Amino acid sequence: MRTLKYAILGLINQKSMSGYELTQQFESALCEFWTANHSQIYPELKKLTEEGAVEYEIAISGNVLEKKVYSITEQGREDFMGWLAKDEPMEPTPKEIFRLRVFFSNRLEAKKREILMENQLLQHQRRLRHLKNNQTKFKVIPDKQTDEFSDYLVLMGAIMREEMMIAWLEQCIKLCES
Amino acid sequence: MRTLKYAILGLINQKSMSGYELTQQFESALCEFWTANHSQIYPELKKLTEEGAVEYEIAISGNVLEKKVYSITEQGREDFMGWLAKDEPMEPTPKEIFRLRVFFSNRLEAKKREILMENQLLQHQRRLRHLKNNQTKFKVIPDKQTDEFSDYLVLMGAIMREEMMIAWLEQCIKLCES
DNA sequence: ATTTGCATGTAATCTGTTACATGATTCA
DNA sequence: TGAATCATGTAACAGATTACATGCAAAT
Repeated sequence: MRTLKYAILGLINQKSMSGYELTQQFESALCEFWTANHSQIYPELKKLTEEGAVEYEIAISGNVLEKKVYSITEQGREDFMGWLAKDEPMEPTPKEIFRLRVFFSNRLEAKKREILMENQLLQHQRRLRHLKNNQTKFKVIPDKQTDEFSDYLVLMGAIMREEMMIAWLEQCIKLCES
Repeated sequence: MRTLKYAILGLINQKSMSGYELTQQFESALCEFWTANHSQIYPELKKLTEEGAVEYEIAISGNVLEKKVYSITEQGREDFMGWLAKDEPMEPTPKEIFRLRVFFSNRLEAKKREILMENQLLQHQRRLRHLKNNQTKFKVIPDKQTDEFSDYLVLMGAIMREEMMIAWLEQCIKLCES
């Protein structure tokens, strides 16, 4: 499905950048819904260059250190926009190991089962605090056409997801205790 | 991480079954949080047999058709229980193509953006109805120690996830329209 | 000087999907 | 007798992770 390709094209479409910067974007902006290591990104950039979807210029940091600054080509932009507009059927539910554990958790003694859930609850509470803190950076809701507005939408989505996980876990714990 | 291994062991631990039956279980019981095709299951069963985690007996359906009915070994059960009790750090957020699309959606014209979200909303509403219908099969909440209780917990989780997605999408659409 | 961060790549392995391949059984 | 389902496998490919590998730049 080449999702990595389109994630990269989308980022480079926002702003020309190097493989290193892309890696950082995956760790920050996209981390709530996509991941990729540099070991996946560099080969993909090579491939995209060969396909003519991106091109690069060499920039020098300091005296000799070279970096490749990639920008999207007209062809690449068309390809990306085609992907973006095409409305796909819903993806299969994403895999979640923790839900698998819960599915088998009746085989654990009650106390261990509770620990499993309480531990997960704590982690999601911490994450929610972190996300809500990020949200305070938005003083107002940005203009709809901007990258910041989309950013705001996905952050809102991440917050709602964490709130849902917390509500579910609390309900699970309550039912296991009663 | 061998998650497929433990998903299979967990199912066989509930009840001895064939590769074909396992495939069906993945499509029904586990479909809300894990997927696997038969082309992944059969080789894994072979590997688990070699590792001594499962063993099988040949059963005959009809006159000649052979099926391998797998059961878990003592070693396999210990391995599985170890995996189940070990509390792991939270997994990285699962990948979701749709959220990636939303992240880039400000590049679409307003109408197409709305179509993207409305279409997804419809699909999640349909899925929610389906899950709620499944929930009606539980007349009462099953006993905590049973497989049915865990089943109930993950179904509840799936419902809450769909409700969250619907609430998020409605909010996104509202913000895009205003 | 040493550590942290910038910067780019490859190799080996693991995990997962799609397609290929075969044949028996059951029900309409 | 034909279609749907039962039943088991392999092969090729795609996608992703972990480890290996190197070297410059900036800050302490």
